[in-house]
Amino acid sequence: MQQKPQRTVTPLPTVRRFPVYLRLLLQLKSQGREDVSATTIAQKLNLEAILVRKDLSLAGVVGRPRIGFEIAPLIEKLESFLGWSDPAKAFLIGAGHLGSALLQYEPLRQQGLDIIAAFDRDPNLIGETIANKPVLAIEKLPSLARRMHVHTAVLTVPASVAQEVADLAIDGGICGIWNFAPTQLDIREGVFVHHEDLSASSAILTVQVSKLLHARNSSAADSNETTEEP
Amino acid sequence: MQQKPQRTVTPLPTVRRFPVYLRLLLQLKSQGREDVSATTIAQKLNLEAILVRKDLSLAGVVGRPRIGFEIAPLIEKLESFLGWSDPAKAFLIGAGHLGSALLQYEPLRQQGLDIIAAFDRDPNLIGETIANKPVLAIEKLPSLARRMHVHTAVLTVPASVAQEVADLAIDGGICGIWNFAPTQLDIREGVFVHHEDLSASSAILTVQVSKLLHARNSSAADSNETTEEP
DNA sequence: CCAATATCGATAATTAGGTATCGATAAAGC
DNA sequence: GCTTTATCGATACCTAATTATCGATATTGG
Repeated sequence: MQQKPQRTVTPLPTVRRFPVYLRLLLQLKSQGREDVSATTIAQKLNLEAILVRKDLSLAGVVGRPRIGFEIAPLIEKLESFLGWSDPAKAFLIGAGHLGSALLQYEPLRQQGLDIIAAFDRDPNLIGETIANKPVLAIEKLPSLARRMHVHTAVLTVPASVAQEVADLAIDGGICGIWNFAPTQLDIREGVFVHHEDLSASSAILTVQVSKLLHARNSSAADSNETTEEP
Repeated sequence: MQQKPQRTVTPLPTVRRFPVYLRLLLQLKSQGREDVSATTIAQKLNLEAILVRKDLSLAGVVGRPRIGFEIAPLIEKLESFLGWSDPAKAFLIGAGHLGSALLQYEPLRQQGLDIIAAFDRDPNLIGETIANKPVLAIEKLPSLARRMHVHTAVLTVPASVAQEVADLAIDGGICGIWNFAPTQLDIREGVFVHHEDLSASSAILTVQVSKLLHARNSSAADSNETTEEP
């Protein structure tokens, strides 16, 4: 075990919550509010106030007692922490259904990820543009990635080719992969993979739903709240 | 004060890993293997062996020393735990780019979620079918959900209408919402929301990538990994 | 058949993340 | 101007999750 990015001063769960705070803050700002307390944020987001306070302190902002935090600087602080003020350029690989949906999903650019081109191996797609972004031949990826200093790739290819394509991207110097393919990638040191695991999500969903249904069925007994549906 | 499903005997991180195990196990099985050790699983998935063993024991399987676990029963156990052998019926709301991508994403059914219909309010879409699934008028959702005993909804609508549509779904008895809309939902007790937060994912990705790049710059002289160290 | 060994599984220790407590502070109201 | 009150922020505490330890066990190889 050599240098693993151990410098995570900020816990990942906190990083995950930052965009949630940001969304809320932007909304509040657009409503004309100028400051907000951790308590209020917590209420709106179903979190504990103390957790919000701790997170915000990790972002390096200070609040004022009785008032809370100034929204504008807070937004700025969070955006710069996340690097959203200067979105990272990214390539998308696999311009299928999911891929083109992501290409057309504008908010991503405001959220730190600027997909500037797509790659595919389907000759019918190559040369087209989707959401004003060109679809290029997959073979061109490594050289282009180097030339344009792109270090992030979004992988929306079938599982069967995911590994091969990921290797190609890494050859081009890609060191961050957002993997939507339902497969485990075998990756070497120095490359980070975030697996967007729909199956894990659906697992959580179904497990929780069946728990809720079970509770609902065996309910009436220990329903701790006023029941709504007869 | 919030929804805290404390009856979770199985930790959620474990539940999240189950599908990952399952994917690997299916792959191994297709290669003709009959058993596998926790050690091997851990290696392939970049996890600690002991963690795998603990997870599997929570799934209720027993292994044999020196051999490991029989793959077939393990698959069965995990699938039944996750409810994947009997997929939950679900409605999808919002047949836009992302929505139709999900409708066409076949693996979901094997992963416990069977989307049987879509809903939208666009008259041009209503009446069409996407991936053999009908697109219906959103107004029909509540009554249909009740009649067909659908308790799960996939939300792929713009943020601006997400709350309103979620309320409608809940009126229909929906108690599990997979929310792809980039907004916080205000939900009452007894309803579970899993927020598929692309912005949180992209946050993690960009933060990790910039960390990697920073490490890369401050360490190596030049870019290429093809240069062999003496 | 016996020794060597890889693995399991129970218990214990550790770590990370989240929560509670409480004094300090500054705005609002009297 | 003084009291009240909501909130911050530092410290301490707690819980959940992961990792370590170690004896037990069964298969493999000699």
